[in-house]
Amino acid sequence: MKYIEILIKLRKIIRSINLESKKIEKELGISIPQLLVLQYLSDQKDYRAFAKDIKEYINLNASTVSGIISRLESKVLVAKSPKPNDKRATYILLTAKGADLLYKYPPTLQEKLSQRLKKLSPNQIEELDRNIDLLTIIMDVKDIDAAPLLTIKDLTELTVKVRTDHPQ
Amino acid sequence: MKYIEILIKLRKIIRSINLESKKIEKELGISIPQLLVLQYLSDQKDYRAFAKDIKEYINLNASTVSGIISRLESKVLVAKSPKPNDKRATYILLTAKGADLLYKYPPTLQEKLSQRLKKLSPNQIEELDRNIDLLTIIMDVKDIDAAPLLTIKDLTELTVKVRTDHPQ
DNA sequence: AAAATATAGTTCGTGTAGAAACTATTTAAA
DNA sequence: TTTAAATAGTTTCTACACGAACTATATTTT
Repeated sequence: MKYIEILIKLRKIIRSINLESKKIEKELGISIPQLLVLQYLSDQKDYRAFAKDIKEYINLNASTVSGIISRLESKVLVAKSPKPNDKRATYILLTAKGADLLYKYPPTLQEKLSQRLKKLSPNQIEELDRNIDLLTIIMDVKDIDAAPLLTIKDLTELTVKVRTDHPQ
Repeated sequence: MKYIEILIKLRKIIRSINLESKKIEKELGISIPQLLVLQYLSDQKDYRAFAKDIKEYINLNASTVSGIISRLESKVLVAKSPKPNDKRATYILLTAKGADLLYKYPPTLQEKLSQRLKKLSPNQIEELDRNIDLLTIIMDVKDIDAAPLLTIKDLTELTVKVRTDHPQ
């Protein structure tokens, strides 16, 4: 298995997700990243959070999140309100319209993958999950760079850790 | 395992790849998608191909490929030449400068993942590859849409197929 | 041969996505 | 307390990525 092969396969997967995103965007008017933000907000206390938290949750650059939020804001799905004692920070809060959208549509979206996953055996799901995590570890360039040379032992331990973290 | 979880994990992986891409872009002046195109051309007879072939290989939209090629063209890493008997088609060909770049740098890039993969056992690699393919199948919205309801049997057969296609 | 369709590419508009540079504010250090 | 450093966000620039609409050829149908 070559680097290029893995790369292309992963790109294909993400391409599929993006295509799905575009499709949803046409149907609902919002993209998956935007939906992820709404979903995150709906799980938070008072349905609000700081851009910083969102950034950390979806693991994106501050500027990217900034763009996503302003697009959501222009659709009135989220709103901004300043934090009382810190003029730097701004709450991003879910609007009723945003909650509406979330309430009406996501089941369709959510259940799509779930249905496909249900067709797999528990063993297959466990294996899939474990390997996604393994990929995360292998591909996580930043972490690898932080500890330049992972030994076989390290990687195996990580694998075992992941494995035991997600028992079937 | 929830939809959102898988989505976010996959997004993280791709984010890592993109970060790697940006890093390479700064170092070499070209991105991973651009590099994939060069690499593909270097594998072709006479080091040339049509945009259409490239499109199919990297699995991207025609307009995306068009953009990548014009960026490569402006860096004189590829050039265009019309196909004799079909004025619609244009050969994209690797330039000497493009071959140079490919010859000098990619080992560094290629070996990065290879080294990490070498740390895995053959069994782990086989399992990883199989699960990436499984993900491709699960995520490939288009194919799923074409045959709306895959049965458990279908999916299992696909899994088995993938499994036997890549024996350890 | 003329009309319809298919193929190859490009252009345009929009949405991610990141780095770098920046503003503004807050906190820590001197 | 003044300076330095950290934090929160935004803006600008570039690249990727898509669909839709478009141009220009080729091929197929009628």
